[in-house]
Amino acid sequence: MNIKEVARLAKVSTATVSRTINGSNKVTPETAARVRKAIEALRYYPNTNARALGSGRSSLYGLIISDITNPFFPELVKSFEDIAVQHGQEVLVANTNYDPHRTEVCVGRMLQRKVDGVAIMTSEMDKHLIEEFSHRNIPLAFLDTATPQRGISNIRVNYAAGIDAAVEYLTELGHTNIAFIAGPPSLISARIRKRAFLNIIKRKGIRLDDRLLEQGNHRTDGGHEAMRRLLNQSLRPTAVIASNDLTAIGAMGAIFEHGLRIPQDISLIGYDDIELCAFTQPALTTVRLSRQEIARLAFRALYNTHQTGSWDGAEYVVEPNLVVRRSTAPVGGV
Amino acid sequence: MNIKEVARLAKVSTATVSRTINGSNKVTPETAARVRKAIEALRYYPNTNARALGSGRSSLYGLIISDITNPFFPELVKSFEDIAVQHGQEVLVANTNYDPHRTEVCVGRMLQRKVDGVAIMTSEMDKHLIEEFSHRNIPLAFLDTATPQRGISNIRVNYAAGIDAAVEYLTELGHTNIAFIAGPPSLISARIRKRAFLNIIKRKGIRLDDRLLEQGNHRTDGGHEAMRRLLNQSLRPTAVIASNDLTAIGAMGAIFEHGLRIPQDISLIGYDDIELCAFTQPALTTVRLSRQEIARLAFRALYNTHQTGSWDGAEYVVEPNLVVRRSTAPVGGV
DNA sequence: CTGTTAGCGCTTTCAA
DNA sequence: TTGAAAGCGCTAACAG
Repeated sequence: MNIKEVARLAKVSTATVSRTINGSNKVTPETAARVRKAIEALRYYPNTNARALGSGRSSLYGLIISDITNPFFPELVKSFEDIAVQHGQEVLVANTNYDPHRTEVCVGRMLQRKVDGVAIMTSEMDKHLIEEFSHRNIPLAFLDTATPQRGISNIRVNYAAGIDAAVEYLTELGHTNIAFIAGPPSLISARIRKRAFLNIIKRKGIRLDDRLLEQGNHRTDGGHEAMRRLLNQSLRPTAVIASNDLTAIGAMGAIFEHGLRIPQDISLIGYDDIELCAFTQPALTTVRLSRQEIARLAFRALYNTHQTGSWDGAEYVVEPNLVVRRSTAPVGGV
Repeated sequence: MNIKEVARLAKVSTATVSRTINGSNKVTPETAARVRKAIEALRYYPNTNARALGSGRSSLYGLIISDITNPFFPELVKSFEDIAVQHGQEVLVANTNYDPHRTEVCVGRMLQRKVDGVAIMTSEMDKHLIEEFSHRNIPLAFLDTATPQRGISNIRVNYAAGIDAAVEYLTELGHTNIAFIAGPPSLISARIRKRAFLNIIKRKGIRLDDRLLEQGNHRTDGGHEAMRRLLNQSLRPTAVIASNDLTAIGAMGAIFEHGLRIPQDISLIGYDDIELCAFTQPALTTVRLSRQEIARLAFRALYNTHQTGSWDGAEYVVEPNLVVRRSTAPVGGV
C-alpha cells in the first residue's frame, strides 16, 4: 500500500497524489477529489519516514524534560503538543530521568530523527550535547538555563516577581517572621528564588534571621525535614514560603505533626502551582508558574527561528502570579 | 553528513558502515573499529527515517493515552518507555484528550509512522479505528476494553479483587454502613467496580441500602457533590469507598465542610493510588493499581506478538492491592 | 495543471 | 568478510 497504488487507482501520477496530500494549489479540484477517493478506498496513509526523507523536512520538534512523573511537566507537555499540532508539527518527547547517560540517548534520538528544533526544559544539559545541536543548526529553546545567542532562545521566568508577590502579600497580612525553605543550591532556579527572598526581605526592612532560613531539596521529604528544624528552634515563624510546592506540602505535614494549624498558627506559601495545590487540606496558596505560557513561548521561539530563518536567539519572560487559597491568613490567625 | 561520508573516511563501503551500526557479526573487529572512529570523528548519527524506510522496520511502538495530565498516566508512560528502551524500541506517545477527532489523528500518526504495535490505554476507541490497525497486522494491547483475538491482547485489571479487599478491610474494622460512590456508567471499569461492590456486599450479608449508593464522575467535583448528597440524607455511612481517588479526594472536602473528621467519623477509601493519595490530609487509604505492571504487561503482549509472530492474543491479569494509610479507622473512631 | 524522473540515506540481496 | 547496486516510498525540479 503506497503512493503508487493510489496513483494507479486514481489514474494520475504519483506526483499528483503527493501534491494532493500536501495541499498544493496546482491540482484541479476534480483531480484532487479523485485522488482523495482513492486514498479513502485504499485506506492509504502516507509513510512519514519516506516523506521526511524525500523532503528533507521532519516537521518534528523535540521536547526534552526531566521526568514525566514530576508534576511540573505533564501540563507543559500537553500545552506544547497542542500548539505544535496547531502548527502542523509533531512532537517527540524524551525523559532524561535526571540521568546524564539517558540524556545523551535522548539527544541522540532527536538527532537521528532530524528534529527541526528542540525545547530543553531540564536544568541539566551538557555543553557538548548542546554543541551537537548548534553544530547542525537546530534551534534550541531553554527554560532559564541559557543566554540567548545564535539559534538559542531562552524562556526566563521572573522568579523574583513571584517571591516578591508572596512576601508582599504576607506583610500585608501582618507577618514579619517569615521563613524561607530554599531548594537545592545546585538548581539555578532555586538559587534565584532564594536570592529574591533575601532581597525583598531586606528591601522591606524586615528583620532577617538565619534561623528562618532553611534548605530542602524540592521534594516533600526535604520540606518535611526543613520544617521540622524550623519548628524546633527558638524563633517561631508565623509564615513560611517554600521554594516549590512539593516542599510546601512536605512542610504541611511537619506543621500538623507539631500540633499547629494552617493558616491559624502558620501561613504557608508554595511555588509553581502544581495540580496538587488545589487538593491539599487546606488548599495551598502558591505562586503560579504557567506551564502553558512556558510551552507557548518555547514553541514560538523554535518556530520563529525555524520558519523565518532569523537566527538571533531571543529571551522571553514569563511572569508568575500569586494564587491565594486557604493556607494563608492574617498573623495571629484572626 | 551521511553514511557515504563515513564510508569514505573509513575507507569501506556504505554496506559495511551499515553493518557496523547494526552490530552485524560479519564485520572484522578491526574494520568495525575503523568505522566507529569515523562515526565519532564526523559526529555521525544515522537517519532514522532512512533506516526505517530501507529496512521496513520502525522499531517504534505507539502508546495511546487519554490525557497526560490525568495523574493515572505519567507513571504508565514512564514505565512503558523504560521497558521499550530496554528492548531497543522507541515509543510514540499520543494523547486523545478524550476527543474522538483527536483520537483519529493519533491513530493516523501511528499508521503513518508504521509503528510495530500499539498499546491503547484509553477507554474510548472506535471499532473502525481498531480495524485500521488489525487490517495492517499491527498488534494491539488494550487495557480492560478488549477480548483477546488475533493480534489483540488485553490487560485485564481484576477490579473486583480490589473492591473486595477494601470492603473486607472495612468490615474487619467493624463498619457495616458502607457507602459507595460510583464512577460514570459510561466507563466500563467504573461499572465493574460498582458491580463488584454490590456483589461483595451481598456476599458478606451486609445490608445494602440505596441511600448508600451515589454516583460521581471520577473527578473531584463529582466526588464532592456525591458526598454531600450522602451526608444530607437520613442514613449516615461510617465508611465510604470511592470508585477512584479523585472522587475520594473530592469527597474528603465535603466531609470536612460538613464538620466531620476523617477517619474518626468517617473512613474513606479510594481506588487507583495516584500520587496525590500520599499527600492528602489524612493520607488516603486506597486500592493500588500498579501502572508499572500494566505497562510491563502491555509491552510484553506487543513484543511477544511482534517478535514471535504468534498472533494469538492473550489476556494478562493485574491484581490490585490495598494500601492502608490514614483515612481509615475502626468504626466509632476508636 | 500534470507527468517524468532523479534523488533523499539507508538496508540488503547478490557476487566476489 | 566486503562491495556494488537495487530498492524502500515519497518529494521536487523540470518539462510539457
